[in-house]
Amino acid sequence: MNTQNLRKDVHTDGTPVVCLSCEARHRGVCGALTSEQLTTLSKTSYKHKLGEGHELVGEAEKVESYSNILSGVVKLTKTLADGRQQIVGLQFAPDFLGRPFKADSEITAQAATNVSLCSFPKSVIDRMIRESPGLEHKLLEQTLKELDEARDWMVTLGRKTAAEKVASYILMIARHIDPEAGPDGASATFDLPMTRADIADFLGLTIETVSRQITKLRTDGVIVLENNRHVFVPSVERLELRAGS
Amino acid sequence: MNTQNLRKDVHTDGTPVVCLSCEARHRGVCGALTSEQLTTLSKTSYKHKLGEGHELVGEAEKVESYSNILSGVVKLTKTLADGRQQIVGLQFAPDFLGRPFKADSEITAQAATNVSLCSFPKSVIDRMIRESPGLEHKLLEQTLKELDEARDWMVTLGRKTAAEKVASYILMIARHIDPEAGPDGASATFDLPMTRADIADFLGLTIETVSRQITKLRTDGVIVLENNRHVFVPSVERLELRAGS
DNA sequence: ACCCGACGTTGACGTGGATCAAAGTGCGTG
DNA sequence: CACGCACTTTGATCCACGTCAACGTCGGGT
Repeated sequence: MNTQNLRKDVHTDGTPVVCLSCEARHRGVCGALTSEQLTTLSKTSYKHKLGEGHELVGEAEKVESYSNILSGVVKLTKTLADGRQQIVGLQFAPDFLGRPFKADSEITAQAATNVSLCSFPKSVIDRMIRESPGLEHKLLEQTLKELDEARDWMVTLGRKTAAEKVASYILMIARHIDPEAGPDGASATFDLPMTRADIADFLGLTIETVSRQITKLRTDGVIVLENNRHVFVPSVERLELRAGS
Repeated sequence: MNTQNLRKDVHTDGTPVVCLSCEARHRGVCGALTSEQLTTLSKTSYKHKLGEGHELVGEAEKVESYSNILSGVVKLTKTLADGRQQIVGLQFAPDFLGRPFKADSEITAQAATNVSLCSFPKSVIDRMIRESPGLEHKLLEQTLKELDEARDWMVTLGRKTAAEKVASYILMIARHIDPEAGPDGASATFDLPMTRADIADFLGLTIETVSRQITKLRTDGVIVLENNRHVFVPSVERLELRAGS
């Protein structure tokens, strides 16, 4: 992580701002900590913001910190030698970011939108994991959730058509960002957190194909667009049909 | 899990055979247990064998046991409503099999080859996980490893050509089954543990395309085949070039 | 207001892999 | 051995998606 890119939020006396808000998030790791550990953490953690496109974890670079995502979306990408790219994961608040027990990763993490993070040094968290079984349990749960999501996407990548892929993507975003739009027949409104290029990299398609499929969903009345980003889904159920179950 | 399909190995007096061999495997969960816990486990665990194609965990069925894989290969598949299938994971001995903290799964586990397992009831392991942090740590490590593998395959599924996919698959099998064939320039010999249909489901291709690409690798001298299953790779390095890094 | 560059859309065309069809190949069984 | 069956290979054709190219749209800076 290139800390020079980061703007640290500190109090006027220079002490870092502790990310107490994490405590309230059921999937953030802080919730599993004792108040004593939280105090320890507060001395080393800091909150910061990143603009869209900023890189969090360079490829093959040493990961020197872990973070909770407070807001925004982070994309995890892998790149082949010749430049072909695939997004292998999306992390939303309040996900935990960082790979325990492994100093480096072949994965690049980038801010897909503006992102605010609460970061801690790797060493502190690694020690707390060893001391606190609850924390490890939380990590296991998030990792299992990420594994489930990855496997769902493997089906999408391997076996769905371009039309189904794009519908699946919009559906997934709808469920993440507008989760209370309700099931079956209800509508949903939200902003796509990614560019067409990112969506293409996520779905294993080209920009043009993504654009054409979005156009098709629009002309078929499955979605209504304003700015290329803002989406209104009149009937989530109808979108689900397009996603190929 | 349909226990009626399973042949339990029991001693002549009827007590089940405990899978003590797990203890020696670094990735099997038993290694993380105390001898006391192992004794407890021995009262409920049993070893059994499954023929190729047997289903271990039915889709949306309750998972009632966990298992260590003692030998063979297990495939995890997901199926869309219209029958399209995607293999989302392969587990080799001594991997752990079973999804903690979740009673059901949308994943089907099937024996890809003949498989022998050491199974325990879900309740026993779930309790031991709560008591023993070391066990949870082992689970976290395996889950992280599976996540890494899943993400590697997402790149393959989304961004590689059919030729690269097949080469990547053969390379992965070579590394799993003949790991001591050595790096760079060395040769490898092994049996493909799956049918062409399985390989196609794993790579998001059709049987015909898999067959054609294997033929191409053969005529190009990258691999040498005897029985459709037995593969000799004269130069692993040359195969790596075909896998598209 | 103007330009500019990034992003998105649309069209024409080519191709990689799917589909449909048929012919091997190996193996267990009567 | 002949048969049947499952698996694999090979060939011919088709089409979904990639590629290449042009144009449209939006937002920010001067």
